[in-house]
Amino acid sequence: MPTSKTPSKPPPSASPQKTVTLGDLQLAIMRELWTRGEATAAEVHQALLEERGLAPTTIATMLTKLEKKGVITHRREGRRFVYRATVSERHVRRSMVGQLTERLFGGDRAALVSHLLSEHETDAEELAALQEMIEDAVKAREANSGEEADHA
Amino acid sequence: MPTSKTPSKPPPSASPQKTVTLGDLQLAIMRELWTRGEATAAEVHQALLEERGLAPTTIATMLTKLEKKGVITHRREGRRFVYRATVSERHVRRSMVGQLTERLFGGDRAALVSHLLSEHETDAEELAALQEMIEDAVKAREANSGEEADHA
DNA sequence: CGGAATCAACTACCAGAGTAATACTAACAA
DNA sequence: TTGTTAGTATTACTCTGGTAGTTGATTCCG
Repeated sequence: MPTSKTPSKPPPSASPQKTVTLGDLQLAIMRELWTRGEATAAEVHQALLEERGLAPTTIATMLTKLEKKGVITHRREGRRFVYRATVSERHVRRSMVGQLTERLFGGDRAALVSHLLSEHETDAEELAALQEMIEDAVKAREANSGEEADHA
Repeated sequence: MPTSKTPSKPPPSASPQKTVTLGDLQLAIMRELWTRGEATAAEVHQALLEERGLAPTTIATMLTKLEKKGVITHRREGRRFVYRATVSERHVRRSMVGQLTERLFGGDRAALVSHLLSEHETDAEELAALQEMIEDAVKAREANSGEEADHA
């Protein structure tokens, strides 16, 4: 039986936002789907051919695995499958950055930033950009706390 | 070239600073070695027993694997082995943060910080801390470029 | 209609992390 | 000196990422 109902399988993982971690190739594929919206196996393969030079079947296999994992779905179109991500790049980033921050810095995000600043030389431009970012974050926070009256 | 001994094994990997990535348990074990300086398998096991509840042999196996990987060594003391890290926490952090930054943000560290700020609510204290960090980094940079400009 | 091209499905491997039981050996104690 | 036992070595198994060949179905073209 194809996939009419699948009465025994635990839903491919439709849970709202489970934490997800992906490998290198998996991320490359996902990026392709995120930027294109949709893509066939052949398209993804084509896109990654340049820098990776992988067999088409490798991409196809990974797409299957990603689907089993619940992070993408497909829709049939003629003879080929058109894949689409079911989780956002934001979500994946959150998951993975969160995980790393946890493992490496005990969850202390500021420590991560500190690491970034001390372990890699950062040029003036980048520093300025960072300052601005934080400035913005501070302003956003202030604007927000006015309404929400703080929930600490 | 010191090819005098080395009976059969390719040097455990004494290369200066190769990029290294470790799993969750591996990091937990390394943390123990980093903070204690040295530790036996039993000690590490004891330390991680609380939150992980793993068999002692599991720890022993991981220690062996870590050694084969070149990130720790041991010294015999009576019947037991005393392990010690051969790579610094800094180095591992650099490697792993770098890898993630690459995979997830195309190497753009500022983008990572931006993500941190926008995707997790950051309280005022943390923001202040970040501002200070960056301020310091800017100052450090200025001081540095000042010297370099002298003889440039 | 029938052969060729195109896909997806299935199967197969390797490596490394994680987990642990079992086997072996050497140090220590009586 | 020898038995106990602490502790390492060996072996094994599961999962997942990565990589790809083979097979099978299907569409498309001549």
